[in-house]
Amino acid sequence: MATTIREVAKRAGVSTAAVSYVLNDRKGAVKISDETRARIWKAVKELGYHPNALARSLAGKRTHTVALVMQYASIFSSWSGFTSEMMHGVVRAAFDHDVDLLLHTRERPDTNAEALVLADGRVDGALLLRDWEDPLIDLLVDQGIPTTLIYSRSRNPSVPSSCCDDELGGRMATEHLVSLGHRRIMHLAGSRRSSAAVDRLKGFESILREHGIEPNPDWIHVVPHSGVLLDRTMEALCGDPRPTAVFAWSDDVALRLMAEARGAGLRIPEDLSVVGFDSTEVCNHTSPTLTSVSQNIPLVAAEGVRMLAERIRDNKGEGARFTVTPELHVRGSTGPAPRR
Amino acid sequence: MATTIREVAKRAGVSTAAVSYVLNDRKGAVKISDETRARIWKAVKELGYHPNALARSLAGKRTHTVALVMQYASIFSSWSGFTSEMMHGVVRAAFDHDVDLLLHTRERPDTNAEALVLADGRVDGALLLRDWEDPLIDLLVDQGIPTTLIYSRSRNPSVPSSCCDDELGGRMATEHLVSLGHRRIMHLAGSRRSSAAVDRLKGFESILREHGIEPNPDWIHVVPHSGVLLDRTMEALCGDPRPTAVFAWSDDVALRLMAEARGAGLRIPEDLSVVGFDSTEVCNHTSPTLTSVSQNIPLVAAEGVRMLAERIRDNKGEGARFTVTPELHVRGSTGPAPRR
DNA sequence: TTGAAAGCGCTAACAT
DNA sequence: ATGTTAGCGCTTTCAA
Repeated sequence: MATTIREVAKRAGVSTAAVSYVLNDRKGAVKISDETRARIWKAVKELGYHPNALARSLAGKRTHTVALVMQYASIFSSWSGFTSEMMHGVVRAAFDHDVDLLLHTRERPDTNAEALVLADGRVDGALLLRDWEDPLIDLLVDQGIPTTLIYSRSRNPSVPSSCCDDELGGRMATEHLVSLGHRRIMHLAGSRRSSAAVDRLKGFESILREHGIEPNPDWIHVVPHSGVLLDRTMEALCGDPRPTAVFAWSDDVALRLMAEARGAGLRIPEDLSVVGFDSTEVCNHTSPTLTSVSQNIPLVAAEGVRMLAERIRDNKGEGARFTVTPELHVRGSTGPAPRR
Repeated sequence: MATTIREVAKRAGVSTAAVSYVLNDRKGAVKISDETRARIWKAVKELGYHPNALARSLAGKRTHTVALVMQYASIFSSWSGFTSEMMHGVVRAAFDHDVDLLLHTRERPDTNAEALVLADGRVDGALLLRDWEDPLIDLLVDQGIPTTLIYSRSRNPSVPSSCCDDELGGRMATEHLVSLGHRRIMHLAGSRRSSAAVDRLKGFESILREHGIEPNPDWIHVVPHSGVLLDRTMEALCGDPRPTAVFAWSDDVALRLMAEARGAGLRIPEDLSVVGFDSTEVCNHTSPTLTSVSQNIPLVAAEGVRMLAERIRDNKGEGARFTVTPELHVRGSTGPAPRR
């Protein structure tokens, strides 16, 4: 059994309260003489004492821990590097803000179970990477648990969020393709419940319309978040007329597409141009390299953590927003539209 | 403030103990009549009560949480997918074994600080992805904190570990190259403090010797875990005589090598064959695709979590070992040795 | 400047 | 079968 504050107090010949004061350095509030303070520190060192976090949290009502909650565990199966970069950003920012991370992620969302865990006192707040209308968000807000969304807009205006301007990103990707002469452009979209995916689609459609091109609904496919592409996607790519370019909502999807398209005998970019999203490192290592819209992934994560930490600390910052501006990184997977 | 067990007890007209018994379903130990039990559940539902995890852990001496501790945060910068697959395995296994994960990872190791955090009562045990002789391991063992290593052997025989047979993996990679006629083979190794890296190197050297080839120390480079390769690596690759093949200790390094080699005008595999390690999904998407030794990454993680959970639950399983057998996945980056 | 003592919310031994 | 109560280890008022 670890040493307790009582043993320290006894050894230093003071009360547990005095030890607590010294350890927490309650400036101003109470005064402990230098002499007593030294005696206490001596006892602490000698006993190798360090406080029990559980007891401290229970008594002090603060855990210095935030939960990181993903939509589903298989987000870790996206191998493009997005998840890793996000984790790196979150981990680093958590350290900077002196909070620990409780990872509570399931294969499939289970709103009630998750809300219970997050409301059982173990965390001061939650960092959510979830659908923007996820009921979990409201559940947490109702329970008064500070919550921040990352890589997503927030529907509830009181919930802070940190994300990329995804609509602008969608516009950039599409504008690039149009400027290369493409007119028949396909979009591989993410879940209808992801604000990032929806916004990128919006950007895609609005640029097309601005150029007088009506988006073809048969060429807008919502693709599964892992595994192979839909059969009808491949059919559309090989049909007649067929798209000469594809904007995929993520690098992951873009790379899966490139692999399958190549398998179907399409040359990239001669027959088909491809643009991805996130511009993760892997884009530099594929063949051809992948043109992609970049967002500063670690920054978005870090800002999310910062907002959450501040909200917990100061109990303010409701409805704060952070938005990063995307950039287009042109690489080898995009080229002029083929002449007919 | 959330409802407490006392309010539930009052509402049900029973003691807090009765509520605790019913909630924890202490079979056998104590008997609560069905009628009382029903009354208690009714009160629980009506009040929307759920127990405070902190108080429960403090009183019950069990947190149902384990720490996941990496060597450094930038392991998340390895974009090859190893980290993601590992995280997926860990997260899924943690859910299966009903433990939560506390992520406590810093930019750089800080043994004492980390030991403190892990010993402050918040976790029941620790899952470590660390150097195999890391002092943190002993520190934790000394404090009686159940600890398990993943992706690493363990020096301390009492510490369970889950890993791949890395020496065999190194042998497989090298044997493949030798069988293709390569004699001048380079190895890009990982940290000398990683048992995985050291074992792969061992396998590399032993196969060479078995074929009567003395490993050339000038062609064994320890490469940094991120960023570009060493200048002397590129010099060696372009020297005369130069290696005709490279075995890189990780896919990450292999891919960095391929990029730089191509930049230096070397064709792969005509001029240079390359083998990586882990056979992550990205190996299928590079140009050429990357021959690599595969280990079942999620399985290693899952077994690590299982061992740890069992050790915590039953207080046995000291020194358990799990080893997965690697497999060679031949892809496009390896070919016959060039004739001189 | 310091100490006593009442919680924080729960579990579990002991009484009844 | 159920209630009483003493902790778990710490923080924090209140009194001295």
